[in-house]
Amino acid sequence: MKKPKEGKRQQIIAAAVKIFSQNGYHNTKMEEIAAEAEIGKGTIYEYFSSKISLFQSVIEDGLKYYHAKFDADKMKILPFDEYIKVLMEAHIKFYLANKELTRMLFLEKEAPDKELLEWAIEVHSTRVEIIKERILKSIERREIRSLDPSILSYVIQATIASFCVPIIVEDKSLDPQYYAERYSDIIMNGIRYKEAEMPRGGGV
Amino acid sequence: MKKPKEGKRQQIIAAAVKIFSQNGYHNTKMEEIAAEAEIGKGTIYEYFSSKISLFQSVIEDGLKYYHAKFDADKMKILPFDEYIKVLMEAHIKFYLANKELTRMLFLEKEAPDKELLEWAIEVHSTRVEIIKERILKSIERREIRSLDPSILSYVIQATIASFCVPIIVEDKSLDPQYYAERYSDIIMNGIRYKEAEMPRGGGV
Amino acid sequence: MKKPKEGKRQQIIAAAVKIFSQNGYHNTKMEEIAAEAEIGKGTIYEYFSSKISLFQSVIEDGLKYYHAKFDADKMKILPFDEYIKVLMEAHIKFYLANKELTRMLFLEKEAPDKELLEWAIEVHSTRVEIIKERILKSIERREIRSLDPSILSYVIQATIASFCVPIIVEDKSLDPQYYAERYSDIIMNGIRYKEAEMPRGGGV
Amino acid sequence: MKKPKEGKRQQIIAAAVKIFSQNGYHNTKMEEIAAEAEIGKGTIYEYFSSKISLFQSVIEDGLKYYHAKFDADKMKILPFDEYIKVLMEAHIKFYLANKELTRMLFLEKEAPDKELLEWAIEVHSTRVEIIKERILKSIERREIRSLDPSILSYVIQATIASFCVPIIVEDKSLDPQYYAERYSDIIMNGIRYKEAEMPRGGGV
DNA sequence: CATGAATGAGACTTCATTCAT
DNA sequence: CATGAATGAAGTCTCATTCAT
Repeated sequence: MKKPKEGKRQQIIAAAVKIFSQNGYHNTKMEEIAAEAEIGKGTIYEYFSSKISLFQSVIEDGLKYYHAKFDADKMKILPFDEYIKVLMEAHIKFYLANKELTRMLFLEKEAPDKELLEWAIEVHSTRVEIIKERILKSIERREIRSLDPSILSYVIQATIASFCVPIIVEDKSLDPQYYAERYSDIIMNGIRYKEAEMPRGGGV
Repeated sequence: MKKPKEGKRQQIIAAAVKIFSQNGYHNTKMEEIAAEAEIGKGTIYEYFSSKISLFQSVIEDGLKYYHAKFDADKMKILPFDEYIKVLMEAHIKFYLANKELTRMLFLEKEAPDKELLEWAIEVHSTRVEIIKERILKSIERREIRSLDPSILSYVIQATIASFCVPIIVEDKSLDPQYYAERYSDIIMNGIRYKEAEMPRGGGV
Repeated sequence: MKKPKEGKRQQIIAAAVKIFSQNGYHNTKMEEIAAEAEIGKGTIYEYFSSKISLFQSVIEDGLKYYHAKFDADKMKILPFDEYIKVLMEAHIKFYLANKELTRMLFLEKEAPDKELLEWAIEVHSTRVEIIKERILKSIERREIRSLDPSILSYVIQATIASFCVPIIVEDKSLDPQYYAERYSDIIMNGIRYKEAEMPRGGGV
Repeated sequence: MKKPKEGKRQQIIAAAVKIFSQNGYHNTKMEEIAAEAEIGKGTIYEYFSSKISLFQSVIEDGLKYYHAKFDADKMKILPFDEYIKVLMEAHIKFYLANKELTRMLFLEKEAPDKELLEWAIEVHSTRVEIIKERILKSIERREIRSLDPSILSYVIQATIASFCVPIIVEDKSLDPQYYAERYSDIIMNGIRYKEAEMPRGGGV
C-alpha cells in the first residue's frame, strides 16, 4: 500500500495541512504529523529539511493550488459585476471544499518566522495589485465609477476574506451562489435606500 | 519611590504588548518581556500566574481599552451613512494610535489555547451582533435598503478590520478622514457607474 | 501583642515545627512559616541566617527539649525492668504530647544536607551508647543475662522508636502505661510458651 | 545492539536507586540520574513521564523485588522461633545485598507527595498484619505465650527494621546468622537473668 | 527592627533533529 | 529508503534570599 516517492511527499503535506490547521504551527509536533501520515518521524526529514521548511512547503503548495483555481484569464472577459460575483462564488466554493487549507492560509499570520511573514505580506500585496489593475481597467471602461482603486481593492479583498469567518470558524455551510449575489449586489449598488427601489437581487 | 504595585502591572502589560505584537505568543520569551519592562524575570510572576495568563490579561486589557473608545451611545443618533463613516474614522485613528495593541488583537488568532480562542470568537460575534442590530434599525427607518443583515454586518466588520493590514503590516499612515469618507461612499452608494454621476465624496 | 526579642524567635520556631512536620523540609516555603508565625518573610532572616539554619535550630531546640525530659539520673537507681518500662512510658507520653515535634525528629532523615545528617547519626549513636552503658551495668549486676550489648541496645532503641509509627502516622492514641508494661514484659521475659506459665503482666 | 528497551528501563531504575538513596528525592537532579545511567537527560522521559513517576517506579520495583524474596509460604511450616530467626536472617542478607535499595525504602518517608506517603503507610500496615496473623496462629499452637499481638508485631517489625541502621547508616557488615540468632534469642527468651543460666547460643 | 517587592539561579520538561540499524 | 530511540538546547516557573523603605 506504500506509495512510491512523490506520493509520500503528498501524504506528508496532506497530514501536515490537517494537523497544522487544527493546532497551529507551534502546537503541532512533528510526531503528530508523522502519525497522521502513518509514517515514521524520521521519514519526514527525508522530504523536508525542517519543521519550518515543511510549513513553508505546505503554504506554498496550498497557494499554488489556490492560484491554479483562479487563473484570471477566463475572468478577464467578464464585465465587472460578473467578475466580482464569479470571484466571490469561486472563493466560497474553494473555502468550503478546502476548509483545512483555508484555515491554514487564513491563520498564516501565526508565521513562525520573519521571512515567512514577509513572504505572506508579499503574496497579499500581489493579490491586491491584481484586483487594483482590474479596477483601473473597469473605471476606464466606465463599468464602475471613478474611485480610489486602493480603497476599493481593500474593500473587495476584505469582503472576500470575510467569507472565511463563518466557514472556518463557525463551520457554517454557505450557499455559494446566494452569497456571491448578495455580496456583489452590495458592492455594486450600495446599500442606500432608494424611493423607487425594485425588488432586489434574486433571479438576476 | 518603590512599591507602586498597579504601576508595575501596567509596566509589564505595556512591555508584553510590545514583545507579543512583535514576535507572537510562542516566539516570545518571558525573559524578553522582563528585559523590556526592565525588571527581573521572577517579578512578572508576582503579577501574573503564568505566560498564558499574562497573554490573556494583555488581550483583555486591550479590548477593555478598545471598547471604552467605542462606547456606541454617541453614535446611535447619527444617520447610518454618518454612523459607518464615524465608525471607520474612529477605527483608523485607533489603529494608528495603538499599532502594537492592534497588531496583538488582530493576530489574536494565534491563540495559544482553545479556551482563549473560543473567547475571541465570542467577542467577535458580539461585535457582529451590535452592527447587525444597527442595520435592522436602519432598514426599518428606511435609511438603507432591505438586505440580509448578517451579510452586511460581515462586510462592514471585515472591511473595518481590513484597514489594519496597511497600518500594522505595511506600516502606512492613512488619513482617517479621507479613507472613512471613501469607504462609506462605496458602501452607501455602490461602485456602479451611473451616467449622470455626481462628483463623488459623499454628502459632505 | 507583639512579643519582644526572644519571644519572636520562639514564635518562629513553633511555626516552623508545625509546617516542617506537616510538609517536610523541601515542601515547606519560608513564606508559609512566616504566615504561620504571623510575621513578615524578611523577619525570619533577622533571627535565622537561612532556611537550613532555621531547620537545624528547630531540630536542636527539639532535641534539647527531648533530652531535658529524659535526664537519666533519676532512672539510674531503678532496676532494669523498671528502667525500660519507665523509659518506654515516658517516650510514649512524650510522643503523644509532642506529635509535631516527634514527627519532625522522626522524619529528620529527610535531612537537607550531609552535615545535618551526620549530626543526626551522632545524636542517635549517643542515645545508643547511653543505653549500652546501662546494659553493661545491668549485666554486671545480674539484672539481665549476658548478651551482646550492641544488639540489645539497638533492639530497645528501635522498639521505642517504633511506637512513633502508630502515633504520628496513624494518629492513634496509645495508653502509655499499658503499652510500656506489655513491651517491657516481652523484652524481659521473652515470648516463648512455658508449661507452668504464670498469668502474664510482668512481675508487678 | 541498540534498542533493548527493557534493558534501558532497568538501567535508569538502577541509576535512580543509587542517586535517590544517596541524596534523597529533592536533592536529586534528573541530570545526575541521566549522567549515572550514561544517557541523555531527555531519554529518561522516554521511559518515565516525570521525576515523581520515576521515583514511584523505583519504589514499586524495589518492593516487588523485596516481596519476591520473602514469599512467606516456605516459612509457614517452621516453628515460631525458627520463623523469626529465618525472617531476620533473610532480612539482614537482603539489606546487605541491597544497601542502596534498602536506604531508599527505609527513607521512603521523604515521600514527595501525599499519595505516595499513604501508599507507603498501607504497605507498612500490610506487613504488620501478616506478622500479626502468624502470631495469633502461634499463640493457638502454644508456640508462644498469650500476648497482645499488635504490640508483639510492632516489636518484631521494629527489630527487623533496626538492622537497617548499622547497615545503611554506619555501613557495617553484620554476620547474618550470628545476628539473627542473637535477636531471636532475645525475643524468644527475654533478657532477664536466670540463676541456672545455660551458656547461650554462639557456636552452633 | 520589620517588611515584602524584587530578584535570578536552577530545576523540570518538551520536542525538533539526528543517526545507527 | 525508513525508522524511532536518543539527545540536549531552550523555555517556563519556583522560591530562598536581599534590601530599600
